[in-house]
Amino acid sequence: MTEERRRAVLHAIVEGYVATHEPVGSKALAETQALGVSSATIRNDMAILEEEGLIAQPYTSAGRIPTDKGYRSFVDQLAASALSDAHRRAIGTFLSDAVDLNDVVERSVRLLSQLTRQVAVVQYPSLRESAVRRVELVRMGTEHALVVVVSADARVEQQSIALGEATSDESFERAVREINATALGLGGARLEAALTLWAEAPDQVPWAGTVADVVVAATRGGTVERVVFAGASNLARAGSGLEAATIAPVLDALEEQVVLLRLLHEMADEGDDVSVRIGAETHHEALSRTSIVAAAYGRDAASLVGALGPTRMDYPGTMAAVRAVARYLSKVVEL
Amino acid sequence: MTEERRRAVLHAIVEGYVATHEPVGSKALAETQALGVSSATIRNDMAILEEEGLIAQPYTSAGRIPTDKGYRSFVDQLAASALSDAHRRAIGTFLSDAVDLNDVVERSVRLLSQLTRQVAVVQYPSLRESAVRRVELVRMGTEHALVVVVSADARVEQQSIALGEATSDESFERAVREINATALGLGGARLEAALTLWAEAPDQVPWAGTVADVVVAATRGGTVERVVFAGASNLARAGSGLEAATIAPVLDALEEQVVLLRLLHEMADEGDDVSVRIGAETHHEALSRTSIVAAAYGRDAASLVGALGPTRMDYPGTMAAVRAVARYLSKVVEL
DNA sequence: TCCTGGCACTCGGACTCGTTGAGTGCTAAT
DNA sequence: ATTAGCACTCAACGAGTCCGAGTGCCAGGA
Repeated sequence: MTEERRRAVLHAIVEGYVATHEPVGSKALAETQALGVSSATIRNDMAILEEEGLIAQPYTSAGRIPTDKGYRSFVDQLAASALSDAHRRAIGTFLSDAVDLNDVVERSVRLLSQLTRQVAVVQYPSLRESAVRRVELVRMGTEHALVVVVSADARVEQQSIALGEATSDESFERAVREINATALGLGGARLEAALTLWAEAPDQVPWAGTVADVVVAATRGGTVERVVFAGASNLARAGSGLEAATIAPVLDALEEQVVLLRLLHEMADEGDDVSVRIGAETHHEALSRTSIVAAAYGRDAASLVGALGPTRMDYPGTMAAVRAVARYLSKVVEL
Repeated sequence: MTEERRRAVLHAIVEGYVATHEPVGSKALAETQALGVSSATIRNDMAILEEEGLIAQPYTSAGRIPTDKGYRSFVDQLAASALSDAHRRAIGTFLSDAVDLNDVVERSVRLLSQLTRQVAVVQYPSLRESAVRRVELVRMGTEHALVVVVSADARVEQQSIALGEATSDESFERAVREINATALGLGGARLEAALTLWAEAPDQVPWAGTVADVVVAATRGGTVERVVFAGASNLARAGSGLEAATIAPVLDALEEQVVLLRLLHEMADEGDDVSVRIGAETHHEALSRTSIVAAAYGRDAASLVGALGPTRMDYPGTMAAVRAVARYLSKVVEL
């Protein structure tokens, strides 16, 4: 079937180009690949693939390189491939002795960047909304106090607030008692309502509103989103295929966080096992020469882990590694 | 004086090369700089400077560029220059509304990378030993509790502990009262002694020792050292003068932390206002093409803030910016 | 003793130009 | 539908040439 062979030709071109970073020609394909046809036939196929916008020539009469669309087609037809045993073992040993969430994330991102030889990104698990277990107010000097909120899922958040005018010890104590009585066990909208009511009570301390805000903010889920990355050097390493001028904007985007977060969110919505954005599909000028492979982890699938590299990357390998790390992370995080 | 003019020639070469990234020749110097001598004289001076190892030619009969030693001489003779007003104002507005330590560090590193157009690094302030302001125990289920320690410098540390066998509410409450009475205002060895005594009291709850350990650990100073960086893209940006191959190892070193930390420690020991390492002086292959300008901040001068860039960097400007940010950080951190 | 003008020399960068070879598109034959 | 053949294109490469910025050195002047 001719249609099928064309796919094979595309695959061969993608793999060849990824391996060598050089345009691949019809003759080379005819020789190295066992397609059973001559170079002339391959040339014809190539002409068609080019018409379809899947491959392109850097200049007249050079070999062909895949376009973003070509990579896309390649990726879409990719069967889930397994990670090598060695890698699988690496994940186990590397992540097994992590002590806390920070450590898990830190190790994961390092590991993934090594497995893929790309820049790895891990979005911190977005915290779920929780209820108040305890609110503490600790005076720090006469004009400041520290609000410490312990939520039901054992998270502790603190923030320093200004008391404004001097507050007597009695009203301070009273405020602490009251806020605990009011907020205990509540979360979300009910917490907010109860605290608003409390803060607006007559004869209330002037900083009640501030405290209420802090408590609400502390129990609200995933407000601070953060993504950490590792392996930035892989972008610059020889053979990445990106020139210095291309790298700077990518590094900026990584540090920006917000750009990356939006992109990851979009990808999470796709709901695939592993989702891939190729080149211009990222919708970001800075990332137009890079691709990103991401997978959700955790129960509610709101957090992502991924790898970012040049469009000319090893998609099957990267996808396998990302998938494996995401699975592992899910296990660890869902405890 | 001829000696003095030679210095001027060196300065002019450094400044010229920093500005243009191109070797500077005797003729150009004679014309642009008001040295009052001819190009031939400058050539003679250059020959001497080259003998002294302060400048070099990339190839026979090209202009001269400064060597590491040349930069060093230039830097050593640099008078402390002031930061521009605009920059000074930027520091104020940028850092003034930071809410906590994390925020301060985060903002500082961003700011410094923008001011210097280099990679900025900030070492987290190594925390001083502090006294206990408040200890809270929050029950999480029947068998676990959360120990929350608020120290005098407004730090909050928490850790979850297992209670072992069931503890009655009364003894739980009593433990909280006792530990606060015992520990309040103490730190260091005295705190440790007092808590040990308390934990070993007859009729004490079985987990008293665990709590004591947590409280002591929470008030002990700086065990984890960390350095954050920002502006990595400045390395890759056009005009940095570093090629892709040079950048990758630098990025690795930045992510390594340990390499950077050791270097910063060494620099802290020099005790200067602002200390500078140029090229090979960093004693790290990866950083041999870069310089780092660092200044200590905070009371005990154990934490550093710095900027890292190509050896061919604007030393006066960078030093001024680093100095200014360090001063500002000192003010904020020493509250 | 220090500076200067002059001069021969060097050598990378830029330019041209022909060669090479990988790669293409097209066409006619199978 | 495939293939062999052929004319064509064009980047890469190397050799040759020129240019000019920049040098080192020397002899003469302040």
